[in-house]
Amino acid sequence: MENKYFSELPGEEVLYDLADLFKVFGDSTRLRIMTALSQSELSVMQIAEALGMEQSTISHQLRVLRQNKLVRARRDGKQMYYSLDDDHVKKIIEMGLDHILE
Amino acid sequence: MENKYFSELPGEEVLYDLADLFKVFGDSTRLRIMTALSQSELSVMQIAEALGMEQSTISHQLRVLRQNKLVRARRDGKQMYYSLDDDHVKKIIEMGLDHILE
DNA sequence: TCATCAGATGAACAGTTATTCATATGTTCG
DNA sequence: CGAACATATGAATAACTGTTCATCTGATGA
Repeated sequence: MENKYFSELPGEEVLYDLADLFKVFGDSTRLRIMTALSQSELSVMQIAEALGMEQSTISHQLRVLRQNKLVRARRDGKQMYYSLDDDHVKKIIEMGLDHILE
Repeated sequence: MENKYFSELPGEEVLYDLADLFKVFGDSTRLRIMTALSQSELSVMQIAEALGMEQSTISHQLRVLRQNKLVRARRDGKQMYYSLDDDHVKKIIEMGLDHILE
């Protein structure tokens, strides 16, 4: 097994952190935000309109994504522009798709 | 972008299924079960002892994992032996670790 | 400075979920 | 068959989480 981590099992505390990370991916609103951002940087209002949801909802979820370093924010005047923070995001989503699409 | 899925964004229904999948990974008990099973096939009781948790708890969570095709069960006499169902499991966990371990 | 717009935040509520306890199912063996 | 053991399952409970509403902060430009 050419395995990166499992030769030595991840410790228990790491698994708690990992669960927290996957919790973030385990919500469709957040997934929709992330896939929208995989296309281009967007402001909060643009995301809200794209998803047909309230600005407040999006803002709350963006905070969760930011805290988990999955998105990054940049201010431009009155708007905040969000984008994906790193490539792991796309890769994690792709792995998940691999599983459910058999 | 040499991207497998994002050239065409995943549809909304797919994202709901995907969120459900990640919800399964978003619980430390289930993650601990999966990492334990990444080492070897184990019976319900063996898992319960390894994690220091009740048989019932493990059994409930194994059902969730089974329903999501993440583990597979095999009966041998009185015991049920569980193992990981496919390689995606390890890969998804590895991707997550990549993110949190920077 | 003041009105306006974009975004953030806190409290409240409803819905979901993990665990426990008690019990049921199913298998083995005497 | 009946006892003993392994696992599954249902109901109950406690904790958590996503959304909404109302409000606040902060930036712009007239």
